[in-house]
Amino acid sequence: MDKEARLFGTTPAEHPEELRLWLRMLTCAQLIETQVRARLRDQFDTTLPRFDLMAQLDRAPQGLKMNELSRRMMVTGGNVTGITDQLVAQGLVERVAVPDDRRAHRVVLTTQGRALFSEMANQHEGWIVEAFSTLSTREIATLHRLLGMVKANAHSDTHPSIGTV
Amino acid sequence: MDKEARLFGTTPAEHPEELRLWLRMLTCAQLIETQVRARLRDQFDTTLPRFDLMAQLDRAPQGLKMNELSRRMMVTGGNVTGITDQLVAQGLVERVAVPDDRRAHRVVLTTQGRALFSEMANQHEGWIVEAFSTLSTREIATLHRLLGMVKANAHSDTHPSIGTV
DNA sequence: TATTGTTATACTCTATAACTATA
DNA sequence: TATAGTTATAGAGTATAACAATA
Repeated sequence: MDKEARLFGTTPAEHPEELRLWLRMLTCAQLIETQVRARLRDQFDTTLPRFDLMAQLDRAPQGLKMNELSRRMMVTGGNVTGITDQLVAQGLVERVAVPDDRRAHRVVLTTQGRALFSEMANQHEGWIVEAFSTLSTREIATLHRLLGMVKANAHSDTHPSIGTV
Repeated sequence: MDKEARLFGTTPAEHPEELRLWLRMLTCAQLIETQVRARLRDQFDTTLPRFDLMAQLDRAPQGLKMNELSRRMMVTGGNVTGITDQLVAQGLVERVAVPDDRRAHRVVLTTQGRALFSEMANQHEGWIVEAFSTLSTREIATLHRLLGMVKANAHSDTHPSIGTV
């Protein structure tokens, strides 16, 4: 029996369905994320933030500035510096001076980094496909659509200016 | 544009739907969890693990032993000691000696802790209901069912002995 | 010997804020 | 003044391992 089952095991009736849904979603996300983190660590000796940063760079062949990475990864600048430092030490990314602004740097994948990311992304995709392998194509589409509504609602809470009129 | 949109913004076609679904689920869970953490901190000066521990105790009026809490919260024993210490310092829970085993203690909510948890759980329920307020009753049930299939599959990965025959 | 619980330690991840260099 | 980036620090959250008391 897991956390969700236990929390609701004795008196489910008094909880609204929304609460049961939330606990289940949280359990799903945690189970998959924990698996992904463990596999990134065991198979590639890396972490989710490092993988995430490399994924951003893989989408931007010309590289990204630190503040762009910060915005896209939704973490503050100091953390991006730290994650970038680790990847630089591993030879997977490098900082390139920006000609027009001597304060700024673009971070780009090295050849080695691009090759490794390609391999990691490939594996990662397999893990995720496996995680949803019990769902049909149609069920995946339904889940995606319903979660889209949840996401839009949560975003409107986080950013009240949107959708408030 | 958020992380999900950006990661897929330029070349969506090369990603399987499973990957898009996973990013969306992760975004949803993070948005809601971040909101819950912030509100627990701002309105009740507490954290998610402390709330979680109290929730476990609220379901077990006779209290729970440390190792039971550890198992149910899915964290290791040392952490339960720390979380419990914080709640004891706040007067919300207390350690009660177990008659038959002088090594063990049960942790129980104090009267004050039970009252406060009741208030917090009430608020928390409202936040979650709000988070899913754009979904119909039927859509909530569908989401719950589909995530149940994902959860069962992830559990079978985590615990291969189950469901392998 | 095994178990209950505590203590100590370390690591990841994150935020805030002070700071440097440049714009 | 404002911005790009770094550094320093703090705190949440977690795991591991050594340990004391008891079974």
